[in-house]
Amino acid sequence: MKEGPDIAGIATLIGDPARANMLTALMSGKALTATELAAEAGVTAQTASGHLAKLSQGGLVQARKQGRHKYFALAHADVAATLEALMGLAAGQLRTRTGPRDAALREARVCYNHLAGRRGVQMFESLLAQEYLHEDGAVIRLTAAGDGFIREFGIDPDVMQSARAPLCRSCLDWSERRTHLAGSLGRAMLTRMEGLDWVRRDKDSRALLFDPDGVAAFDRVFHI
Amino acid sequence: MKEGPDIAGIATLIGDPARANMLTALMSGKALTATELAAEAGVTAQTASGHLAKLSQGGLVQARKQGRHKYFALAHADVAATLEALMGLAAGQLRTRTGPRDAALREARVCYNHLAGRRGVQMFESLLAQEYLHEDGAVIRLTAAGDGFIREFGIDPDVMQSARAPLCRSCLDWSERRTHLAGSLGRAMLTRMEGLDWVRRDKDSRALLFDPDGVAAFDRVFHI
DNA sequence: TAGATGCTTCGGTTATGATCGAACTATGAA
DNA sequence: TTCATAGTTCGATCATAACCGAAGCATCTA
Repeated sequence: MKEGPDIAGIATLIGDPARANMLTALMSGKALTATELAAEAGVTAQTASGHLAKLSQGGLVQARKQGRHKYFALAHADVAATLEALMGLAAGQLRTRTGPRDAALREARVCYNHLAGRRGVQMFESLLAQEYLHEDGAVIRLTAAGDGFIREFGIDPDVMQSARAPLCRSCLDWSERRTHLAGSLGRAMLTRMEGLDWVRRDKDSRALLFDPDGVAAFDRVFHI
Repeated sequence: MKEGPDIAGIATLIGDPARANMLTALMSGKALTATELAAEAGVTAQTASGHLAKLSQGGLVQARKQGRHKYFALAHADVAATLEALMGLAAGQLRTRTGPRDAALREARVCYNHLAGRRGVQMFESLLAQEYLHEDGAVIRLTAAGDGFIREFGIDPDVMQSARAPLCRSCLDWSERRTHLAGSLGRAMLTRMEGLDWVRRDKDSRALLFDPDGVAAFDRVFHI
């Protein structure tokens, strides 16, 4: 009867609204302090402290002390991917009270520091179509042409290779139900696009706001 | 603050131990009756009824009445994939009281009617290496050579094409942290291997038990 | 028809855990 | 040093929901 891992444990961990809000906030990829997360969840600092201890204990988030602040981030990219999967199930349900902000999130949003939503899927599929990326089993790798491409785009691939996180990873998009690019390359791509002023982050949500010129440039580079 | 879909809702749904046990039982892909699920969860029929109503309401399972029985199955392959992702997170935690049965599950198990575990990953990667399958973006398709292969293996591809479920799908394996084959082809492959007596299902768990001859044949066909 | 089985609804009990006020420690600023 | 801010621990309150007994409805068998 008791087969496999304790699935109910983590699901319970994610299932509390306050904790779910915290995790969702951390999906931006940014590390946040305990008080910031308390505000995000709409609870007092005491309550948040308890929640964060549980999330930490459960291996979903990782804490880092810095002076009198304590920063929290998602423990691993797998956590972000699982949260996206849960969002996919939730979005499948008619519980879609589609707000105006929701549309923006579907268009482009940040998912653990990389580009997600319609634009994220577009980029990923364009990179594959142009054979800058190649899927080899579950492994995605950069082709020789792709290496040249990202250099020209303004990213140094050698810097990233040294990082511990895998270069390329795929991540299932909850709104598109398709795959987008994650991993350190996904992160670098988004960072570079921010540097180019193609896109900027919304202050209050995970939405990414494209500049009109940015959209044009994006469509040119990542044509389908 | 309230961004995206209601993630806490489904997580709470999965988070109850009784419901989690039910869902895990349904990961076998078989439809089970309410009383069977009650036994699986270790609760009375009344309690199970309430749980199943909630799971149904939440879109995680689908009910089908047949005479005085009511059969339940996972609503969609996405649900199975999400559950596997959660298992991956749970397995990552040290909560690994690795029992003897656990080892069998890691070796080979059934995941929503298709082959998962070490053997599942082996099969998937072998099919890709032999170029019977091709990954094109997020889409996996059968190559011409693959079409010939599965015919020879004893599966009629035309029968499956008509099915509503996608032919090939990938599914992240919680124990291997890699991808294995799902979709109607994955299902057909497992069914065929059962027909060939290579493998049979354990009565009490999701484990798949390979016949010694079956292993040899499997390794021959799905070499790496 | 009567009896058995599968499933559901209702009501009451109980346990779990989320919440906050109050008091505490630790770090940084003045 | 003194004060303010960040975070934690403790204790008490309170709401939610899981659970089962009892009773009901529906379906199949004899």
